[in-house]
Amino acid sequence: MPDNRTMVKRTREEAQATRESLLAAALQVFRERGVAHTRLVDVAERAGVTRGAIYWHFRDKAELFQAVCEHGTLPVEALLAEASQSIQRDPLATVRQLALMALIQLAQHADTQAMFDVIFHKCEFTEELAPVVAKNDADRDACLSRVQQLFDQAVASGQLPPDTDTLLATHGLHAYMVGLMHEWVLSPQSYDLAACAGPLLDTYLSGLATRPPVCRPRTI
Amino acid sequence: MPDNRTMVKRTREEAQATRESLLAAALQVFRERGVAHTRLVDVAERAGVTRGAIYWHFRDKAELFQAVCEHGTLPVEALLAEASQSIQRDPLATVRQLALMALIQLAQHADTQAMFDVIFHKCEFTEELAPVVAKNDADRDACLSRVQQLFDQAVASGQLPPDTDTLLATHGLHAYMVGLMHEWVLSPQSYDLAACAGPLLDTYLSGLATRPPVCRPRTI
DNA sequence: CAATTTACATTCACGCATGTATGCTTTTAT
DNA sequence: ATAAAAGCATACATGCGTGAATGTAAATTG
Repeated sequence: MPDNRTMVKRTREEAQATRESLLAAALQVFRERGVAHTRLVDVAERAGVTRGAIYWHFRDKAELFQAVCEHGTLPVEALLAEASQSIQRDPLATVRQLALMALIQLAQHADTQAMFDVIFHKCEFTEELAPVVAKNDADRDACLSRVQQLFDQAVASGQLPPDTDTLLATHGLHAYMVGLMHEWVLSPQSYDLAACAGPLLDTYLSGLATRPPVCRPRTI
Repeated sequence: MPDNRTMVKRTREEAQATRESLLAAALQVFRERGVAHTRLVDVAERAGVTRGAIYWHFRDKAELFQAVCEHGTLPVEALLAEASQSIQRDPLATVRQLALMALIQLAQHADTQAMFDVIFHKCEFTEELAPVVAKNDADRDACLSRVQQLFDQAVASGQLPPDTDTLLATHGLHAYMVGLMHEWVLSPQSYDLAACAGPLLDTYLSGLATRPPVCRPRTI
């Protein structure tokens, strides 16, 4: 068992392990104290090192936070690519599958729950976190435009009514997803997300089919 | 025109005006810099006073934030009481009216937008803001249980299917509302919330009527 | 096997935001 | 009118977190 105080230098793999444990420790401390109130010494101690290790692997707290975000985020692009190639003929089912996988991922992985808890409730999105915000916005816009494409296809194929405002429908679904995650991480015991995600999604999608949003409310 | 530097003491009404301007200034600076990164000197300067005025009216930053929240929040109880007494025979319409008023309020008042922007994106909910969190939770639970009562009435009166899981339906609607506000304040120009709030709500409520959430997915 | 680089630990100085103490002037109460 | 208190401004002390500088020993490299 190596002595961390005297035996300083580690091999490359050990250094990578140090980096990983720093990311995990940062996620925990961020969740407990909030990002802005987190002191780097707490992160270091949680990971069993000193601040020197943090300043070696990351420039400052902002870069550490950015690394935490990029490390733990669910692979949106992969999900999008996979879902869009799988069921080409049923765009609504594709959307459903996409959203369902995200919710299931959240329900089943503690790290994902911690990530979204930090992002939603333990973080201030200000100027110094601009790169993270920019990446989030880019991912969100890509996801939203892809979903809107799917909704357009659903309209074309008759799965959704012809007067559907697909932009509004997309914003609505996105809001629904964000709200479900936002609130569920606050009290995961309030209901079984993994079991209820499907029915919850079906309720909204059924609403899209029977009474789709149109900006000019139609006269019955 | 009184000199603020030499003439220190003000009348009671002037002191109240100072307090109000401090709340307004705090809301602005919170939105710009984030709550945790806000320096009290910035709030004071924005209000045209010094930190002494803040420490006279409030104990510390946490109490100032709490006052900002209680000052600007939409009167939930009043809305609930009003809506529950108005349309006793149409519980679904009552829920719709309740949610619609909240969205319209957000869409039309800049202060409300600032409040929710701070609450959702410029604030870390940690231990020191415990009283605010507690009050938020209490308000939310009260609102949720009231909405669930209305959904129960809707089931009893046949407006919703008999196998509706009203708890899930309530969580779903709440998530929808939270998500709509959470995302719309990020880019209010993305769509006209005041005009689209009704159709967006109707989509979800229609989904509730045609395919309500049930935790054990029913076998068609 | 030397030279260099890696991967941290340790130390230090600095700024900065906070909280408190105190002073000062005008209301307000009596 | 006089005492008391309200409503701030100013000054001060304090701690705390950061970032940079430096130290150091093991691990690579050639």
